Amino acid sequence: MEHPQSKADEILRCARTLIIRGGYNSFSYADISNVVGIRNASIHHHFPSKSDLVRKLVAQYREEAAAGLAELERNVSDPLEQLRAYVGYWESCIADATHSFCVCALLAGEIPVLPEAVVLEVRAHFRGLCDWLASVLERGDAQGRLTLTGTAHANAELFMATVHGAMLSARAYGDASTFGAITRPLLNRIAA
Amino acid sequence: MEHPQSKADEILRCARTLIIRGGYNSFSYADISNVVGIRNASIHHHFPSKSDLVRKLVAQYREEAAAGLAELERNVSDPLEQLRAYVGYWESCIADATHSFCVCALLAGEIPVLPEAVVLEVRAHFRGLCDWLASVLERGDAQGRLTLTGTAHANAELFMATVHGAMLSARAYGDASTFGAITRPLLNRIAA
DNA sequence: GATATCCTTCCTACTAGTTGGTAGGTGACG
DNA sequence: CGTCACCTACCAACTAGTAGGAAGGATATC
Repeated sequence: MEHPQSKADEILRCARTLIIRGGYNSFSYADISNVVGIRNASIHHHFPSKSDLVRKLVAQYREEAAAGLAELERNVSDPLEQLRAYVGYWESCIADATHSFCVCALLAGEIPVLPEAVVLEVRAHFRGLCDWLASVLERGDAQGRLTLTGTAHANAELFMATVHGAMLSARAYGDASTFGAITRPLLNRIAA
Repeated sequence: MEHPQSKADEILRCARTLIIRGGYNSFSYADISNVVGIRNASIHHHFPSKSDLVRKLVAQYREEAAAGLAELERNVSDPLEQLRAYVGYWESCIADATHSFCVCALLAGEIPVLPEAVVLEVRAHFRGLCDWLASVLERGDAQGRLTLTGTAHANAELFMATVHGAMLSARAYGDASTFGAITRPLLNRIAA
């Protein structure tokens, strides 16, 4: 039970990589068992239903995201640089096929067909990310490092939407550099 | 054969509504035959494979989009008002469950699991839309109606990404007004 | 004008493969 | 001895897709 990487965690990781490719309905238990050395039925031992699996997957993703942002806060103090680091993180992810999209951004598009429990997690991620962005923008504005038009919250929503849209465009064009081409002007625009 | 609304067209319409809910893998031939009065197998007569069906669906969608933009150009002359009309169109769509998302924006997220033929259509839509936006922005800039930082093309990519991201956020929050809350500041920002 | 031929549209009936999920058992380990 | 992790062996429902036939209209032939 004290594996450094438990089987349940392996399943979660694998499912995350699979879900990033094409969403909730694009992968099956069989896909997971083909990658992780485990039988189809054994996955149900750890996650009774697909809904459970994906809910936990998103919950874990949110925890990691929160931890990542907390570390970012620790390592970088300047608000503008924090935003740059956040965007830079995603820029490096886009090039990597296994992490080339935000799990929640992808699932958000499929919300009408998602189990309610998953929807709640996705929504919570959007709120949490927006709140963090708003706090950074607010601080940057107070410090005179950024110039905002409108409320910090409104700017945060716009910032988040643009980042998610940039992921979509990068996928559509099949060109990772698109992400940077969109987000760089976005950052420059709010820089004082 | 000369039905005002042919069966093939009914199938395409139905598939579009279904695909808007959750993408390529979220609907089946059975879902279509439940809505349109036709047997599962008969759908294959009109569209041999699912890939064919969705490719044609996206092609038809693109034609309508092009026609819509052409009409917009005819009815509205001011570039800024054209952008407002474009965004306004989507704002009214978001509230309607059957058309609450851009088909191509949704499919873009699933590109790694999509048939190649569909990917090409989706990519072409992104290019076409971006080109149109760039031409409007260019003209607005030349007329002094808009103030751009950077090239018209870069601004167009940013604009398009934000609109798509706003659709995602509206779905994530389950709140149609989010779309307007994001796109209004976007428009105000480029207005001279 | 009747009839034969063809094409289109849609049907019933079917298939092989996949889907998420269940029942019940085995071995290891505390 | 019980619990946990995992197994084999299932399952019903669903997936896209096929085979072959029936009905109807258009067209060509006599």
